[in-house]
Amino acid sequence: MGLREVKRERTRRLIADKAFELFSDNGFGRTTVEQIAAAAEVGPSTLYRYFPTKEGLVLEFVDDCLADAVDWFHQQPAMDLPDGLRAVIERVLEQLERNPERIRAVFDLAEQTGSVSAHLNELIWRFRTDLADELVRRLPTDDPRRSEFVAALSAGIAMNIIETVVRVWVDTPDTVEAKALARRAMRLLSTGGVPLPGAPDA
Amino acid sequence: MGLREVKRERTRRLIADKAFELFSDNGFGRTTVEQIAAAAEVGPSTLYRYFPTKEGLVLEFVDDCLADAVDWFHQQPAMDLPDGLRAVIERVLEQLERNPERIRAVFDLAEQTGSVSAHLNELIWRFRTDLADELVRRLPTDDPRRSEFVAALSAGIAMNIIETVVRVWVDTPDTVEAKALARRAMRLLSTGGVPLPGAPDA
DNA sequence: TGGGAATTTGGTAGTGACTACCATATGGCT
DNA sequence: AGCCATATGGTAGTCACTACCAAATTCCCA
Repeated sequence: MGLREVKRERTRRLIADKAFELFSDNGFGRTTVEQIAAAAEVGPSTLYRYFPTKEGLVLEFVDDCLADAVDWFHQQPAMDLPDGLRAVIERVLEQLERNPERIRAVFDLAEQTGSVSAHLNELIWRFRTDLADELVRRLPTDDPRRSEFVAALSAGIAMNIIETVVRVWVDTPDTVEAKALARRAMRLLSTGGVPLPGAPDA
Repeated sequence: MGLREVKRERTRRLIADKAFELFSDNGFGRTTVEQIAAAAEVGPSTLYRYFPTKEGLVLEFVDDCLADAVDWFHQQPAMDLPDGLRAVIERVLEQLERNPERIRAVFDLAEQTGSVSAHLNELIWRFRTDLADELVRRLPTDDPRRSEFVAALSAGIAMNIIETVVRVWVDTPDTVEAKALARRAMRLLSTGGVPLPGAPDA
């Protein structure tokens, strides 16, 4: 790896770190990109070459975690769907748990700022569709409509567990661990502890 | 109701309709709020008094549908959770089905434009939390942590069904009806047609 | 090692969403 | 008619973000 890429990574990190610093000091809305650029000692146009939007500064880590999990799942060997879902869920949580303070900071910012929350939800939604695409490959192809439907619902369930667990986890003074919570959620679902909506005639 | 409120509603509708017209003609990104204001024959500052953001113009109807459903559910008599979830799901779909073309237009715009998609996801997420708040009231209070957890997961499942059904529905040349799809989804979930993630030791 | 090619950078100028504010106009009521 | 509350339009400004260009930096190979 050349000097170029090293420098690139360094400035990238520097910008993101300075951004988090300023956001937590002054709030997202009261921090301008010019201030961030100045703090990282780069020009604003350089900042925009690294991050597409102001919100992107905040969400890069989450994005990386989710992208990694999809990638990882993509190259996992075949396994049946329940195990697959569990594996993806745990993979995402492992990735997120690599950096608990950052995750907490991200969710704090999302709670305070509408546009961050919106972008975060957008990210989550993209993960859901990516995961659904991955799941559909592991389902029978005889009835594609049905398989797509099942994949979408399954991806939604996985995402639901992840999101719920993470939100509880970030609100909890860090004694709980995310994977244990996730297992509790899975158990609640599979034993009827969480009631599923009743179909009227089935 | 006085003349004032009538006029208010009329201009509100006028603005939103003109906005949709321009969006579908020229695209969301290539339409400015000034153009919309001009088309509706109001000043830009008036437009912003009616709608908080450009995206709000697009999403008002969805927002109303979801808010109505939460409201409606709030004043429903007690019922057990599976029935409650089914009822909310069907209520939302009924509301959305009142105006299929608009829903289709909204999802088309969301697909093309990131910021619209983000705001839509934000809306959906708010509905999810509102619904969870409502559900927790109907759960036992002896273990509040557990009840909140169950409520969050349940709301997520309901939202998941709604979202999946609507996305299939808007992509389908309108022969299918949404509630039938939703019932299919419920049946798939309650009969194991959709595999739940397997808890490792339960 | 020197020099041209490719890439990265900072700066400028501009667009457009959105806000704060004020003067004017309009409907509601006595 | 005339007063009060509210609705409106306009102005001026901030800030995120884009397109573009000229200068600096890194890379690579003769």
